[in-house]
Amino acid sequence: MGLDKKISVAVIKRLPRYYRYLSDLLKLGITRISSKELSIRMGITASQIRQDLNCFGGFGQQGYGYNVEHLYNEIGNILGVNNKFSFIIIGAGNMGQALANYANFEKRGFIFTGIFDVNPDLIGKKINNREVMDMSNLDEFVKNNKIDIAMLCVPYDQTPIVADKVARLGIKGLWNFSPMDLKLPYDVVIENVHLSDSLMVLGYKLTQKLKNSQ
Amino acid sequence: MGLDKKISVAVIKRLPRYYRYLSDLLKLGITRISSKELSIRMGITASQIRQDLNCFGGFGQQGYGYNVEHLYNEIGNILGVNNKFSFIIIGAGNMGQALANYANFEKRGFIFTGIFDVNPDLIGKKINNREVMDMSNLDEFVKNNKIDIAMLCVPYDQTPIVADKVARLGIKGLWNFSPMDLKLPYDVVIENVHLSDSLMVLGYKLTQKLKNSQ
DNA sequence: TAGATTGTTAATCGATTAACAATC
DNA sequence: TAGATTGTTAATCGATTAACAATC
Repeated sequence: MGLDKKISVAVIKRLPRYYRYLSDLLKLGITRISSKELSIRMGITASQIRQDLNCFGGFGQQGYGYNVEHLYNEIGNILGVNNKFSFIIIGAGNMGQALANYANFEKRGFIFTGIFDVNPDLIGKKINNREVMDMSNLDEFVKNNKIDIAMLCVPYDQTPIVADKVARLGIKGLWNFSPMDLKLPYDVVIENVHLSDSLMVLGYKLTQKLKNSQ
Repeated sequence: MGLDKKISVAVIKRLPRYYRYLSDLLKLGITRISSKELSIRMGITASQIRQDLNCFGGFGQQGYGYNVEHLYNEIGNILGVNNKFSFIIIGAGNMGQALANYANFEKRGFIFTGIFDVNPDLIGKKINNREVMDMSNLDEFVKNNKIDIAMLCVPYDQTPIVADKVARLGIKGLWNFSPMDLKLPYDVVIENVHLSDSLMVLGYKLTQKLKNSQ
């Protein structure tokens, strides 16, 4: 219980990427791969791959490499794709609708369970086979259904209010799309998607590029 | 011309976050701030803030700290918010529409210039004051307008094809929303938003949380 | 068996933090 | 001036890479 050696967030963040590459290899019908070969495909060092994987266990075999399907399944287990985490979306605007329709999440074990809004024009609208519910029904819905994750796609000023509400209802995972760092006094896991931050990094790199080509 | 000492990507990625916090301070009417005070608000060390800022210049004053407005403007300049980069969106599905309507980008100096799709049901539809254009008009449009950035919101299998097309047209910045690492043989800046990677990291953390609370 | 490739320890590199002289 | 706080150098920490014995 919590005594495992601490695994750095840098390693964790690479896991989904390994998972994607292994999925591609599977689709290509490739059954085994060495850290060397994978390192070339991914553009990282073989050493890093072996170090990363050995944080979780010895999945390979000397002289052979890694069995693609086995490694794929193991990383899936580490990431919890079999946990079937259920999620609701708060805010049924374009972003909320986009997430509701994103089939990839289902494939990775995240189950779309409900979507909420305050806008009467949206309430009742069917999105990916589910009707948008009124926010006033959120409490009851969460009490009657096991909900693991809430995706927050509400306007900026509503975000802290909704985040607080959702955390009080006992939801343990928050996926935040507002350009704001959520801090909650609850035992909640928060993952931020700061789109404008990412775009500004692109802007910075473009600016550098322009400078250097002059 | 490219002779500046290399600034690490870790520093760059923190700049938009500084920019956000300084914007908040401005709105609160706070005119000066010390690295100490800012470090408390942001949950990082004062030392890191001073190191980061000094990659770009001495923006502070001993005994006083930093002038909020000045620092805000300086970081804005570094990030290139005054470059007024124009962008087009390829793919007018929910994600494309969400990005087209995201006012935050405009505020940060990114100008919404056009949106394209192949779906006849979407072509002609007005999104944030612009009609969705037919993909077959992309070449002409890009030739007649200075376009800096293309945001790719197309289906998985279309992504590499569209990315290649866009790069050939001379667009220098790509913002990719597909769960795929783009590699292009052109001199193009690519920034990825891998939503399912981010969600899987949340899934991992939730899984750990469940384990540790048992 | 010989060759290949892992798992793992040691070395290196880079990023973060601490310390403090400079100075507003 | 005295106190505060920067800019910057030095120390520490952690992450990446290299090396190689173990072994399939």
